[in-house]
Amino acid sequence: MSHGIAIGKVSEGSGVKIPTIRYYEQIGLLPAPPRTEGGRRTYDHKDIERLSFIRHSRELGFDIDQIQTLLALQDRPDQSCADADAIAKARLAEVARKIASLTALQAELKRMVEGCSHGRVETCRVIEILADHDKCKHHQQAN
Amino acid sequence: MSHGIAIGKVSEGSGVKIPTIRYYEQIGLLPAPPRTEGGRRTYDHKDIERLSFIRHSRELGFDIDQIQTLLALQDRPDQSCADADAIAKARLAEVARKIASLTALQAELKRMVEGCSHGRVETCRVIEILADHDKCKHHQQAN
DNA sequence: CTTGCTCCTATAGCCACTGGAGGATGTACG
DNA sequence: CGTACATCCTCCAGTGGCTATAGGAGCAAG
Repeated sequence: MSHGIAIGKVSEGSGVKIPTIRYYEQIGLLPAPPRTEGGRRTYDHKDIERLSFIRHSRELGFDIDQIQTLLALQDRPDQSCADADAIAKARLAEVARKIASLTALQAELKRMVEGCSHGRVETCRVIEILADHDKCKHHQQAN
Repeated sequence: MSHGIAIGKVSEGSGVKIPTIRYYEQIGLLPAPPRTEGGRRTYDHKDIERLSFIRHSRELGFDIDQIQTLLALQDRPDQSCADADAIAKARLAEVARKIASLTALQAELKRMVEGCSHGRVETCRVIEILADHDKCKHHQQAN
């Protein structure tokens, strides 16, 4: 008879950790659910779906603001999906940039590691390259 | 006559922002420099080199702890560079993992965007895929 | 009724900075 | 010598997206 899923089950079902669920409620990403008399949160299946959506979006690297927009779009199925498309495209471009940046990084790290003579620091290419930026091509970000 | 480079010049010379230099001093990554009578920090060329080293290391994605170790190694040129090598190799592996993860992400985002019918949200593949994780392969991280 | 699990709030910490307020110092010029 | 202005100082708060801890309360099974 009891409808109302406890936060632990919701966490299991969605793959989002309990403190994270509460955090999402706090920042307004997830609506505050009704409570039991004792003050415990009671969710339903829609909430699990919403959290799964959020988790998957986070895994794809969308930030909270973008997820807010995506969730809002999901709730209005008769609207144009141009916004969702734009957000996904922006993220795709971002990912492509990051891959390019990391690939350049990888090349530099490889040169460092392969050039290491495994001797003393004095002749170590790792330290050398770190010390002198001119010994490598310029690049932007890491991560 | 005045030796002692002001923080602004050091910032220019190293490419590290002024507040970041002070932050590095605070966390012990950069030694606290002598001060003028008025209390201003006075640096020398070694400091600029050290900060360039730090900046370059950060660009390569090493964290502060790793940079501490790398800096310590740089100061002792007669030691084995095995530690530096290990740190660089670890970072290289990390970067490779991240590239793989991002490439998987890219594929999923591409499928999303390319599948988008540019119609209404109802039939939007972007939203659909986000909502239903089973419609895509499993993966781990983002960024 | 008691054990033990789940849940609650509130607060602080993580990383590596970044920015602002509000004031002191150093310098170039008239 | 006075003043305008650039540069610097400290302290503190904020960023994003959580994660962890302390100290307690609720709830179901045995």
